[in-house]
Amino acid sequence: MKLVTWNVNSLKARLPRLLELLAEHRPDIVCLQETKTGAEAFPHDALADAGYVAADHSGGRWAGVAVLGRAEAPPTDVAAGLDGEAAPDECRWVEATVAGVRVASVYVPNGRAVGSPAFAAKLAFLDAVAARVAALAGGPLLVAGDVNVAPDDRDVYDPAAFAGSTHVTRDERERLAAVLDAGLVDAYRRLHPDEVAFTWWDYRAGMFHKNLGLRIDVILLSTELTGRLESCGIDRGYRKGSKPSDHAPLLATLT
DNA sequence: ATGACGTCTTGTAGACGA
Repeated sequence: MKLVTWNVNSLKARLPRLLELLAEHRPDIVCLQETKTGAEAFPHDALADAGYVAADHSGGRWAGVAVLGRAEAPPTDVAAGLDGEAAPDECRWVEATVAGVRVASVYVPNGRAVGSPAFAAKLAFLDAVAARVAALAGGPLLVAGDVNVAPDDRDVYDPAAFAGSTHVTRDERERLAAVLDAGLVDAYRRLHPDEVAFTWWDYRAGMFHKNLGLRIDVILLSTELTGRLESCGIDRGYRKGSKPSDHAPLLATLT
């Protein structure tokens, strides 16, 4: 079974690259973030032509998440939103069952400046994620997406320069750790304990070509699924070429 | 190097992203 998570930074702008990814990898489960589309404009037809069915939670201009399954194993039991969310209209969490796995696609708020109201909202959102994961614990669970937190200094291109800034603070890391403590494993880290690898690079200043980025996109697996984990990697090819997202897709395979 | 990019909008400049 193949899993993909990708912050596409606009599904409209990225549709050709997404179709390219679906054709190349033929994943069984896809989690998308920052679809930036209204529900009425979600490209269900183009995805159907590619053999996929989407459960989307679409809010228009900002954010937006979706879970995709293949036409022969489409998402079922769709649930949009998260109990305890301060701003449910932001469309940052959607769940569905695909091929027997409960799947959640998540886009954690950016948080803007440390100490700002948006930062407090980010911490509260992470608390709500941890509570939901605890409620779902016990079954096969996949939570994947853009958590907007670099879990560790290994996940930051210049930890000294980032010290104290958003995405790396103790407050954010403790809350992400609490999500994992609720019953999930960071698939990339499990298989690559010492690797420095990134999933996001700023569009500006040639950051990608200098490989100066952050690892802020994750595939989190319940215990049972972790036992089936075969591989996990970042497909940097989708950060190159024509109209790339600023995030690269993260892929995993399970037995 | 002060900025550097890309996406969206009852748009054409400003907000947002991380």
